[in-house]
Amino acid sequence: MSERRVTIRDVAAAAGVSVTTVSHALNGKGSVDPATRERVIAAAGDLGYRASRAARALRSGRTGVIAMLLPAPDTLDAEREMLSLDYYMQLAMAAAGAAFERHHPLLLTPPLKTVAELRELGVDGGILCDPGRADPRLALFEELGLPVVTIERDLGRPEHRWYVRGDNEANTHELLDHLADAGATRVAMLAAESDWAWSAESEQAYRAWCASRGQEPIVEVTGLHQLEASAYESGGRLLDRPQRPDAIFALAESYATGVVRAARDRGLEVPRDLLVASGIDSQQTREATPPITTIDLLPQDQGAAAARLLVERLEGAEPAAPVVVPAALRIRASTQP
Amino acid sequence: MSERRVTIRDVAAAAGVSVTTVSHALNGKGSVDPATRERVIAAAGDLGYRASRAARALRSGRTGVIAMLLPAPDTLDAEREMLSLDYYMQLAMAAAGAAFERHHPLLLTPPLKTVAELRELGVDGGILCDPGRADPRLALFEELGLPVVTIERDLGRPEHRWYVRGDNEANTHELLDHLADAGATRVAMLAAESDWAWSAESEQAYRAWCASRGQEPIVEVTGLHQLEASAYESGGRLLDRPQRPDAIFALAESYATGVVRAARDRGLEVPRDLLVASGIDSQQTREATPPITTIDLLPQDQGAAAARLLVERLEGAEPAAPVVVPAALRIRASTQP
DNA sequence: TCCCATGACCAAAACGTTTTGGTCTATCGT
DNA sequence: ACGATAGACCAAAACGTTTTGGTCATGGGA
Repeated sequence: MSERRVTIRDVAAAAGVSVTTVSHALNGKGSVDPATRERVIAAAGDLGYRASRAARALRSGRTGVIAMLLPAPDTLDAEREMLSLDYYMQLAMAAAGAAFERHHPLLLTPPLKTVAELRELGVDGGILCDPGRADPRLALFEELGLPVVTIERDLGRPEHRWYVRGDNEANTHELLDHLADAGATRVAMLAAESDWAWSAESEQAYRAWCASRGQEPIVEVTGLHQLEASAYESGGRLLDRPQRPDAIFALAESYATGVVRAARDRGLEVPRDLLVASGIDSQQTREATPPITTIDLLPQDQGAAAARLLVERLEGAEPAAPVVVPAALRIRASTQP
Repeated sequence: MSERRVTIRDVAAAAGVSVTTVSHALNGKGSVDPATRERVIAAAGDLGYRASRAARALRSGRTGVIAMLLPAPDTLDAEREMLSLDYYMQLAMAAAGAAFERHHPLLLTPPLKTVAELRELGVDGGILCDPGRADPRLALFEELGLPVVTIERDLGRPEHRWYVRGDNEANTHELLDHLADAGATRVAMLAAESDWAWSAESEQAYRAWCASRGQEPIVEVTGLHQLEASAYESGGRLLDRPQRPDAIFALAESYATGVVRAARDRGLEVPRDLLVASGIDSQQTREATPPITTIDLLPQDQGAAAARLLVERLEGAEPAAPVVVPAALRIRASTQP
């Protein structure tokens, strides 16, 4: 009836050693005879022993728990419009899976403002997605001496090298080359008004690509709220130029659909009269009419990589960082005339 | 330098009582003089005391942590296609926020298979989203005696009354009435092939509505993978009927866009020749061309309600359940001829 | 031979709570 | 006036680890 918990004492008894030795053997801490260690590990396995997270946390101060911080808009209303929820969901689930495999649960963390809030969470470290320039949340962690891995860099923190990122330059180049191959001669960009590395680097890569081709960059910066509507407008401005672009690289997913609508309203057909591609993949771009070519950043890979990186740090290893996660170009009808 | 933690002992000293009394006063457990309780609470406040989660967990066996279980598809590939990621993201974030406010962190939990995995998580309870019929994950929690709140009921568990749900019958009726008001006389439904309560109840409500109007129900069941493509096909079948429907209630978000495409391919214009509405709201329906009328289930409210319900149970209250969360009908161009 | 590392091991303390099992005083019913 | 009951309080045990500060051989260098 009474399913008593298997404690370290039970393991010690089974292996015929002290609890100290069990602890050392299992955590690779002190010095224990290899044979003894084997015996302890076997005994622990037989009994199905798992150290109590609470006891461990109490004594050592480490909980093993990881905080996941998604981009925190100021208002919830803004969130609705702004986030590529699709992308972050994939990211979060993948990170949770990878962390859990390594016995580190992942906390979904609401926007944090103060050190007290962070302290109360009782986490050992955090994954911070798309930090703004000199993101205050990063500072919060540092204040408590907790390790952080960011997904994409913090542009205001060049010294912080613990991050996972997409190869935004290469991805952008590849996409733009694809557009050129498909016949585009005047490629414009719908960039985002943000201080995220992803956004800044993508825009910069676009400009570099233009320069390398002796082409003049055509950039419209688009707002972060009311994504589709903003893109409809700024995309429309691009299309109304005397020298109309024949391809548009719309950074966000909703930008792309906004541009397609603007084109359609002007009697332009995608991809016949205009090629459209997006810098991020989602159900929206996959299922749009026509389906839209995108850079799939593989959020599953990014999330898993970030979790791995953080866990390795937590466990005392010195993993190589930063990590660059390759993306996949998803070529769809919107760029195939 | 040494920022020593404020412990219960410090509070006891400050209030001039024993640690037992502090514990009792703060947790409302034993019997303490109201004046003393005040004094203790004041002292704790002054010192900024927060009970150590680890210590509490160790002694009492309760961690205060909540597990969040999203619908677990068998393969990750299926997930990509199937989930309304948007909706679940909102749900999860809202639940995390509401739980955190009440000092209960929320764990994002990967698909669980065994009791051992669940035990290792060390949670006090769980929120289970969209359980399938007799969902095995619900059983996992029960096996450990942990409370669960589901979002939408488990159709195979009528006795389990701890759930939060949308008023699917009323929502569906309201939406269908709106279609009728907009001039529809033959409303068809694109239902989903699933054993979720949301899906089953919505379909049933549709049939009931038809019956109450003496109208024959027209239902096409659509697959859960390749949502948009499946809906394009089954929606097309509806449109190719000799007696073509003049409105389609497409349950899932991607069903609606699929139907719109099928209509467009047949030279039908939405909303002129066909009204289209969806049972779930998302960025996709908001930004579609034309924007699609939907039932916004208000996942923020559902998530927060579920978290509240579970937390109240965890804290020993006997909250009223089940909870019905009202939805909002989002009327958009797709149903305004 | 003696001394000093070093390796293998262990008993006990410590982490910060909650819970158990009390003591003591005041009040109530008879 | 007496025992019983309830209220207010407390000391100590308990939760299951990790860490501290050892002991005791064993072997190598002087």
